[in-house]
Amino acid sequence: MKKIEAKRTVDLALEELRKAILSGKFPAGSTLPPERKLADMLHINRQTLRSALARLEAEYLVKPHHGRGILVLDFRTTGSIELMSYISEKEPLQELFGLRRNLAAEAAAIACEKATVHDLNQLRSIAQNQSQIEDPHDFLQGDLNFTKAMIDASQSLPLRLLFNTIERITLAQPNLPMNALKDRVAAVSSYLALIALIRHRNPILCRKAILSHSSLSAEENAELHFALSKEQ
Amino acid sequence: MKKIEAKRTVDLALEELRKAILSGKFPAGSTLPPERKLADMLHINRQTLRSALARLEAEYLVKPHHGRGILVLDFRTTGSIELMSYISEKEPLQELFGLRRNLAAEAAAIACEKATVHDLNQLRSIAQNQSQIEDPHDFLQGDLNFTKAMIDASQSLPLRLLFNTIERITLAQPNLPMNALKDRVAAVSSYLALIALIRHRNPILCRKAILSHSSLSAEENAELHFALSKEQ
DNA sequence: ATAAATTAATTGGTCGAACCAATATACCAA
DNA sequence: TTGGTATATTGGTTCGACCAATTAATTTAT
Repeated sequence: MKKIEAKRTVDLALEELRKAILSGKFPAGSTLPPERKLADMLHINRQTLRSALARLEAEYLVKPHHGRGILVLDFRTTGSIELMSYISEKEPLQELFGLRRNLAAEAAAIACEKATVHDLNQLRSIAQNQSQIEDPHDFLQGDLNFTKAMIDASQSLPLRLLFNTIERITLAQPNLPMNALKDRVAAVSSYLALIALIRHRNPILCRKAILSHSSLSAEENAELHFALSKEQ
Repeated sequence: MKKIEAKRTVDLALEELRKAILSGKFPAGSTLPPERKLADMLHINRQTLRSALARLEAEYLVKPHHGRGILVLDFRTTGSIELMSYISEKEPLQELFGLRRNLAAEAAAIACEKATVHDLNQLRSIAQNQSQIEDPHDFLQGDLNFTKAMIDASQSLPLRLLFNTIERITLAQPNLPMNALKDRVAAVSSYLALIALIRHRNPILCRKAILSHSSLSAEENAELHFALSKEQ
């Protein structure tokens, strides 16, 4: 059972304002109502409103101008990727998950150079866990953890930070795609394949295995099975 | 000449706090000094401090707990990709630019399906501009604009938002790598090659041309030159 | 009558103080 | 030792005032 925490009024105001901006109720290029008036409209104090506005500014949704007003920005041209947390349309989400795959491929490729024994054991541990999980949400989290472990093995700060963001976005979705558990056998075997490929330091096949834009050639397939045969 | 704008005290406080956290002066897992004390330390009002704290919270650097204090988070495990704006070490930046290439490749591939005549003209216009620019910084901006135009052609919101962030990070760097202008001829011809490949709707070659993990085969090279020959 | 200067009104930025609410600590009693 | 109670600490919210940048309105000088 997830603990329900009472939200602060600043969070409620933040959500309402963000929703109004993303929906176009406050159109890009216009200015928000003056702070004093907006605070009255939301029935909150001006200082509390200003805390919410500070966060909207951090998300590049608004830009205040002293004496002139608070400009509503066009989130499509200035917004940060974190905004995807508040977007639940099918197509953008699929494109985002495509990005996540790219991220994993990049991480796996770099991990081929840098992965230590400890990193590999971590990956094996997660893969084994995944083979026993029944709850779909736990399986999704395990899948995220596997990618996270590959990124940690790559020791790349940008990859890790971007993954943090994408993980947040994923978990913020109200209707998560839980189809991964159905193909659990395939998923787990692909984990093992990746571990083997990283251990054999083969970044090119790592990328292909994750992206699979083109299926593997007979030669590549043989190489993969050779690597796999070394894993017990 | 870039206009220098006087910063708000909230921005100064924000920068100081962020720097202190990223440098480990406020270690992850510890709590910040109480708001009242911290405000005194920074010689600012508590409300102004709280606006800065609201932004730090949006960046996932701190998490306040009512009655307990403000927890300093481990930015490596929770931070957002936007944090890269404040990191200037060589290796992470190179990895980030690698990500930017991946992003461009993904955009080009999707653009192959969706690009309109207008999109292609936009790309051609930017490519031609680039061939005449002398200032290195303008050339970098033009290069960013070319990628941006490909992303717009892909009509992908996540790609666009992520690009917004990466562009901000790039332009926030104090010592930008300005080596692109030296290979301008090569850069411009690669623009033209991409335009041709998008026009011929060849996503696979688009990816290869941008990523160039493996050089093109003789067959692929012929295909590319055929596509190029159709552009005047 | 027009243009420049001045004044007033609007609006974001900062400040100070007070009080509420959640948590942690110290203390006391059973 | 345990359990509860009072107290202190700390973040959350509110009110009111004033500062500072900008714009609009008014006045003044030419």
